[in-house]
Amino acid sequence: MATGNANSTVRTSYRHGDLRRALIEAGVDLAREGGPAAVVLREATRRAGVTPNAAYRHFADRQALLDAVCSSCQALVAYSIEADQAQVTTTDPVEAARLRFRAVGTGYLRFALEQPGQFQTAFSASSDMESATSSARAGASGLTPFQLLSQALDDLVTVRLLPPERRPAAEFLAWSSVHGLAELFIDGPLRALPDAVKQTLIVRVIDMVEKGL
Amino acid sequence: MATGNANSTVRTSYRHGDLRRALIEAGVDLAREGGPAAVVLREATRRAGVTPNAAYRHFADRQALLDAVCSSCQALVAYSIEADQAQVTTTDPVEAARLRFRAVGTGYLRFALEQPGQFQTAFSASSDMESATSSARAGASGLTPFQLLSQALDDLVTVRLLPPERRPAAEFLAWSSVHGLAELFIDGPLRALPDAVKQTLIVRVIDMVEKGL
DNA sequence: GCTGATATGTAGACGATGTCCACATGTGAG
DNA sequence: CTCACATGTGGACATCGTCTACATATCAGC
Repeated sequence: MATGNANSTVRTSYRHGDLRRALIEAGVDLAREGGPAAVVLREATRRAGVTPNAAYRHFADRQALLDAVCSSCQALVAYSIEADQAQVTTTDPVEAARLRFRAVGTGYLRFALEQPGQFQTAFSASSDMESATSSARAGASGLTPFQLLSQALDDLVTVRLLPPERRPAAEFLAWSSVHGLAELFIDGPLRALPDAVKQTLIVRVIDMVEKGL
Repeated sequence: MATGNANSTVRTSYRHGDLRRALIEAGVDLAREGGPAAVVLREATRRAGVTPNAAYRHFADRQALLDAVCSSCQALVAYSIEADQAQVTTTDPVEAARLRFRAVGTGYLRFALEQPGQFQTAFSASSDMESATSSARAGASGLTPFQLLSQALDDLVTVRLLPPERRPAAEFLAWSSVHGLAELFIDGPLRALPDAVKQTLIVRVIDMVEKGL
């Protein structure tokens, strides 16, 4: 095997340098190609040009690696949301808050459709409320997808588009709808729908949330 | 090994009798105990008191077995919905339609909370629109969970609680919300919530759907 | 009732995976 | 310079899905 390395840099030293990061990156690639089930420890080490056991110096077991990959994938979701939010240019603060709220949904669902494997991986590992706010899962703004949604809802209250008494737990209602649609799209019965119809459904679901919240 | 059998009936003949059914039932048990990943072909054959390869006389591969188990689990979801719907006793047809619609959501989510493993398995295998209406996934009424939802929405239109122009694709909006909440409950950030809070969220999500549809 | 084709189950093997234990070798602190 | 520790290697094991033979039970047709 020696320095046999499939990837970018050929390892010159005995030490890898940053194996932990390399394994996570390989895992993210695997997730893109085949979802969480494809995040295989041995294959990740293979791509990092390293023996399977080397992974155990950085991760307790495969699940720990998958957790780290999951966090990285959630950060990608955050970036996708931020990208959609950045396109809001209205100067009207009320309309801006409304559109930035909707952008959470569209960014989330756009990512789910563009990178289904990574999307599934992002929410495959069982995460609790604590890890939903971990900084490892944040985007450029330092906020996780969940926190981006919370903030958008707070802003909705600020501009009086959402009555304060309906604010509590609103993130779970909104998240449920959007996340459920993503699941139906990815491996649910809506998988085969033409893209235009999917886009229509996205708009309608977000309409429903906005109206029903 | 001979007639070594862990389950109910000891196999007396060389032939098993109904191995296909036995494997599916073992698979459903495994799903209850550990979700789709726990539906392991070899373990299912072990529980059926049979050699691993015997399964290949009835299923093309593990995925085929998992698909069958998935169908059985979806039937369980249908039964759960029907159970909740059966509790609606109002004589007022309008209120009855409304409550039967809500019962789709409560029955669905009650099953998700009571049998998370089977619930996840029910929607793990990638199903398309065709399999969502397969009779193997139906409950006592002969309807799949998806069809029960569609019927409830049709009834909502009949009693004029839902304008006909908003009927198209409404099942996907409602399903998204309820299914998404189930996912957040089972291995999302809402996993650790006390049961009472979960019940409140269920009511609120269904409220949102009813209001926003 | 016999016989042979077919359905069903068995036996053994292979490659892949996660993971364990023992060992080797860089690297940095003293 | 040396030695402890961090990091990677090598080999092994159990389990899993699946393949290729092989064996036996059951039923159709004579």
